[in-house]
Amino acid sequence: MAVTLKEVAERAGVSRSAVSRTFTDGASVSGKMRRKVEKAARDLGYSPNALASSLTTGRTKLIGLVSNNFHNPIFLEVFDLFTRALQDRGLRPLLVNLTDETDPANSVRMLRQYSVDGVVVASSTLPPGFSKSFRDAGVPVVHSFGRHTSNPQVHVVGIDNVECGRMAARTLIARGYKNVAFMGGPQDATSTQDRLRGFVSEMETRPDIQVSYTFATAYSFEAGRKEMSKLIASGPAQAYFCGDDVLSIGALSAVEESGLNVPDDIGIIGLNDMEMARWENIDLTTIRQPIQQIVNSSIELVVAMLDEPDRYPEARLFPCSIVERGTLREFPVSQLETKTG
Amino acid sequence: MAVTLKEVAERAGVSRSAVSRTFTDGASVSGKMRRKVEKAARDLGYSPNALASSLTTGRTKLIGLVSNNFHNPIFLEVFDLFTRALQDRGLRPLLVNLTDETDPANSVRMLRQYSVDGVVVASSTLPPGFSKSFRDAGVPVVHSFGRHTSNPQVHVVGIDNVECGRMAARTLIARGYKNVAFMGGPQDATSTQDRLRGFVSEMETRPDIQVSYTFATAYSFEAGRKEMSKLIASGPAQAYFCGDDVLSIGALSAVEESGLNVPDDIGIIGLNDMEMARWENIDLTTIRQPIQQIVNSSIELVVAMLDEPDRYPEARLFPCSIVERGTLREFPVSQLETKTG
DNA sequence: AACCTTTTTGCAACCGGTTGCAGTAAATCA
DNA sequence: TGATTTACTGCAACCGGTTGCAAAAAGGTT
Repeated sequence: MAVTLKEVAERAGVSRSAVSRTFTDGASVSGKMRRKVEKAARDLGYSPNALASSLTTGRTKLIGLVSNNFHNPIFLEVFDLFTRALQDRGLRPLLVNLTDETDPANSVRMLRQYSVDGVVVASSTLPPGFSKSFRDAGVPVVHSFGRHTSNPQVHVVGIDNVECGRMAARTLIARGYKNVAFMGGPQDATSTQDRLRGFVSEMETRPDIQVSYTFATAYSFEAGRKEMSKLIASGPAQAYFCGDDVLSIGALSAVEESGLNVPDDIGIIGLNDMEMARWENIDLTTIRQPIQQIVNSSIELVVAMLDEPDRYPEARLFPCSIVERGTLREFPVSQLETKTG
Repeated sequence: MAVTLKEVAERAGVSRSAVSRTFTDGASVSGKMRRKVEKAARDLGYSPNALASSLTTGRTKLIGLVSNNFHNPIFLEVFDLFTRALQDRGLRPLLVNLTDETDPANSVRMLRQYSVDGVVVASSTLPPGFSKSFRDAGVPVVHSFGRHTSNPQVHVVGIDNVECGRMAARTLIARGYKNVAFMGGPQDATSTQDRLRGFVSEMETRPDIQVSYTFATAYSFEAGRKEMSKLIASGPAQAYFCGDDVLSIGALSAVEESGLNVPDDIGIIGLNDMEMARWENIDLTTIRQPIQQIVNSSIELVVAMLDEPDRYPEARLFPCSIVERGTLREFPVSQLETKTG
């Protein structure tokens, strides 16, 4: 079916090497030869077989894009950014959906069978050990949105979730809330654990503030709504730091449904600053995670690893920032007076 | 780096063919041989190179998954379903993002270079000509969510958008609305055109009903919100058939913002029945598109084409159904009286 | 024009597997 | 037990390219 290099060579009346060289940049070919070959190739509609060449070059230009979150719209943004950034560099994403698959060994094996040049694990819930298995298998790997540990075994690009937890805590403290809570994502997600840790540790400086926490079953709207309904039924806190925006928006919908008001009765602060957070009828106060930068940096890193597979693991953490919108009450007058007095 | 078949053969003290055969099902190998080889393979951590074997078998088990909509959450559901269904069959999705790329020739060339076994174009906006270019290049292709034409050139799996337009029209008619409108997605999207056509043609049977239409710039929340704001400012219709749920939800947010009420002041009916449509605080009346069936059927079809590349093009259309929720007013009493009287 | 470089080119081996064919070993049959 | 099938196994060629090496061609010098 497909035209091969051999056929082009025959038609152009040259050797196969000559054809190969015209399609390999950096190879030594005379102008005359190049023109002859290109003409034959055009006539035949030839385009080189990337997989066959990968056999000798050792490069497939395939990058495994591994994720386990296909229910959080933020990941559609993430996939969009990843696929475009990869395409811009002539790389191709081989998508792996971990939803039905928890054993890293299977993903590792599969991606090795396809000789991917590298792997990007895009997940804020998987533990470092997951991406570690790729490294152990000799596959260059970058964990995007992953957990940063003190002794990183793999490259991590993302944010400091502990610091984000602290940032959320400081924000709620500054707004004068006296009874706050963390409504996290799934309890076993690394991001949940880290955000909780930061939140609680910052709150420890303020024994006058009552702190509690619960977990939603997933980073999804539904889970956020359900969890907040439960909380409202059992007497809610004044303000919640929700695990992410999706949970926050789910929570908002539960509050609205209950007849309570945001921010008067319940304050909410999210994390991510996804597109929807900006809508006027949502207007979510949140912590912005620079996903564009994280994605680009992840790809730069994985590309760098192609030439330097044993590159020393590093963590690239990007600062987050508060985006103040309408789901937290204003800075209270009483607090102002206390401070200035 | 990676262990090759040759090394396994040497360690097991057998020929390379023997090793190859133990990893090819259906091949003739004795139990003794199999055990010997498997042991050696296990010791060495061997797993066969899928790309090398594709060279002789002509099968890569790669399927190109091509889309141009990375801003509509419904496509996250679609990607989730596709990737899982493919993985279940031992196939791998090679993701192509068309956002920056309009020329089909480039996608075709790229996917041919990677010798994909087949391609699924997942888009409700691309014209049939797009997927046709894959067929012309000899690549098995299925267009999911695509336009069904009277003389199909490629396999199409999806819904009858014209009929959906009619269905929306009939629903609005039944509710007794006298001034209705279509707020479509981008004007050049095939789904927009077809839904409009069906809507208008059905409305033509009722000259007493006033009909108008406009288009949002994209299938996105933002676009829906903007368009509805404009419409409200210039005097809105009583009820809108929105191009899809995402537009509907955007529109809802604009209505809410304007102080008007749904469904009392403005009725809205969407299309897709995405997850969010079910939320209590959205509670969108919509036309359900059976995406799970569409995805599964698309994959069955593309798999069938692997063995039968010249299979005669067919259109597989799945019926849609109204999901009645809270964004259209109740069936009016006056109308009931008219009908029974 | 003879000689020395520098480019180009083709040969042939190789990348990691698969597979038709022929030969060998095992199994079945009389 | 010998003859005949049948089941395994290995050889060698091939899939579609790449690349080191040496020969050939082209370009430069004196």
